[in-house]
Amino acid sequence: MDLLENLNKNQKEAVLQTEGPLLILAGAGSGKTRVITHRIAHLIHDKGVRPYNIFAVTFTNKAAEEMKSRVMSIVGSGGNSVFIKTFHSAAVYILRRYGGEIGISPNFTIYDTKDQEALIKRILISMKLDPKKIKPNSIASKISEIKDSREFIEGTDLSLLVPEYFTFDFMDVFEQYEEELVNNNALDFNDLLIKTVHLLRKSPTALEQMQFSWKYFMIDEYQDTNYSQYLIAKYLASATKNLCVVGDDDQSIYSWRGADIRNILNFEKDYENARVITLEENYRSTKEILDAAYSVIQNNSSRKSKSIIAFRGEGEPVTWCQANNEYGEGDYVANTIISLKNRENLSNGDFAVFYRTNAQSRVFEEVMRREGIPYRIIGGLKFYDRKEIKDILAYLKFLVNPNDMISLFRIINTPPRGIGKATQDKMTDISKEMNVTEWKVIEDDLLTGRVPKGLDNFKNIINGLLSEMAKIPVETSLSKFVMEIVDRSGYRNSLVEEKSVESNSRLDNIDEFINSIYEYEQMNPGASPEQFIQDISLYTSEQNPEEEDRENCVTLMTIHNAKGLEFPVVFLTGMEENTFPHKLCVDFEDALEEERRLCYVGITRAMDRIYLTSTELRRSFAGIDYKQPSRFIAEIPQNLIDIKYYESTHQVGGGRAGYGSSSVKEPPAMKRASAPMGGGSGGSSGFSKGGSGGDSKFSLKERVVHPKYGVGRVVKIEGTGDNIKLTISFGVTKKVFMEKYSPLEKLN
DNA sequence: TTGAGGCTTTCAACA
DNA sequence: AAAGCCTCAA
Repeated sequence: MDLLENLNKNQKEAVLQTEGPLLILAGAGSGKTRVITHRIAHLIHDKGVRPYNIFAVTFTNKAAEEMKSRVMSIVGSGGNSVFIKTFHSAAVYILRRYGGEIGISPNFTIYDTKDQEALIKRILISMKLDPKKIKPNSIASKISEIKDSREFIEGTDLSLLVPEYFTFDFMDVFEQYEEELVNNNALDFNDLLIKTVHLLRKSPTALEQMQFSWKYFMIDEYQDTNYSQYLIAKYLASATKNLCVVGDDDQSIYSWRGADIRNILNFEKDYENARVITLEENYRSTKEILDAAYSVIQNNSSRKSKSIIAFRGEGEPVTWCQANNEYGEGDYVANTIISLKNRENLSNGDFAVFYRTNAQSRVFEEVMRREGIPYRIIGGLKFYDRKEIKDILAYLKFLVNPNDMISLFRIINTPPRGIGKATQDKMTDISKEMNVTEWKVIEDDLLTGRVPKGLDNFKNIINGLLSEMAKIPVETSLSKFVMEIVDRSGYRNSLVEEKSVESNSRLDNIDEFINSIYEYEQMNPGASPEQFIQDISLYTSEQNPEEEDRENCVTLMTIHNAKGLEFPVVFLTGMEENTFPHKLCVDFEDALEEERRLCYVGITRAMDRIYLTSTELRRSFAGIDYKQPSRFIAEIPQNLIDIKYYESTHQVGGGRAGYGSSSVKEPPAMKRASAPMGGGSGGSSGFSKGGSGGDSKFSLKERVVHPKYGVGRVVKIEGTGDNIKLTISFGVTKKVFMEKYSPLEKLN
């Protein structure tokens, strides 16, 4: 196989330039992933590099999975031993192995945002601060922001980073938070990276060992690296200098997570003799899609100007559909998917629906389910975020790391064992007084006064499970062990006794969870419970861990999650002011420019077709919001856009009953938008030949005349043969007719 | 100490 | 709309 086949000149160079520092500036769709994967394959096949000598990291699980599977499709199963992970999971891997060098034991717990907030809340209370006035989540994000900063990592003055409006002693809270993490043997997401930097600085031995195995480094999405990620790459590659970074400043969308654009801008300064290769030919998208994307991104002031060549030439116009509300938007998306599938050889896997915030996914899910379109959701409602799963995981986390008091307090009275707040508070006091962990207080019966019977019971459960856990993997297995947890803790029983719809579904979820552990076990033979929970803490699962084949599913995800992916047909939804751009961004130029880059990322995911959708009104928890089309729409030249209007009869604000009972909905109407930007190209409707009513003598949008109702317009055609149903819109009212019996005539 | 029921808050994006 | 928090009766 010739790996260089079908690569252009610059791509070839990038693949062949295996030694030394290399910056690949890769515009959207310029074959970046292709270059990375072929570069890996080239290293293995032509340069004789061992797969496990290659270290490649990206940002999201999604992108890492994608990269891995594409590498494997070129080099076969050998690709499996290439180290391809997200930055965070790479850090976990490193810390689990070498963390001992800086005093981190391998059974450390990862605190996610929720755990973090729970811990901060405890600290606030212990400091007599009111968690209602001082919000744990705002503290958490400030702490996170500081921990991402150069100042924190270099140990310089942090005082400038603390906002003036914090009227309490923030630094004190911060210090206690850091202390408690140590006491709990826990690391937050920032720590994973920071401690790795720390390790690489402090332990030449560990660094040497890592450099013994890794010789070639690839960092994807380099524009999104923060300071610690920048350092990790730098230190790891310091011996061989074989560091290849890939990025595009137009696609920088993680500044809110501490991404530092200087990393990519200064690459040539940081690395002597760095080579820079620019990929500017776009192979993914049609010219219309690229023109639209570029006309948007050009409104940003702070960007390197660059050229892009639309290799594929022209295709379909960009479609912008304005719907009356979010249900109309959902219907429009579903109907367009159905009609495109009828018209062309497309499968569900070719479609993706993007939105700015996860909350927008609900309506799309509902519509997909109603229309019988299989879908999968990436990110968002995490399976592992469900209460019952978190509870069971907390047991596991605590058993693995008995210092983890956040997990301990989650499970100590779940299910209820009569260990209430009073007892728990006493435990905390004693543990502070005697400077021992809360578990030690239980284990050694250090509680004085009245001790609830349940506490002894809890102790026995935990001790029993601890000795059971020691039998993994020989006498028992991880999945069996988790089953033991569910049973012995009484968790299963309490759900079984509850006998409600909800408790049944929780039981199902637990079974599904155990199933997924079983699969994990098969994939990772000999994996320890420690490893499992650390892996799982970083993995934002799809709704069902074992999802149907992706070919068969429409993909729903946030735009952030879409980065690095591509789809033949993309719906970029919620194109409204204050939705996208998000309302928290519209007043800040920097934030707005990042939104615009996000928009650029969204549009450039599309290969053949892009549909931008917006609503006239949308319901939020606050009430009904009337929406203006996103400014990004107006930034696209009119001549590129085909404008549509779509109306659903679902009335927003009609109360609960109006929702969900969508099977009885009236057929939606479709009409030309009275667009603020004037007419589109008058191109074909998304539904023109679509639907199963292909053999009707009428076509969609055609004007017809009815003896009683007058002139109307065909807005929907359903059924076949003698069963063709036509929906005709007569101004404000709509009527459904059987074509065979109706007196409808063409108007001409 | 528990759990039902009422009240309040919450949805920005990812690891 | 849903989850989390709080109060209060048992």
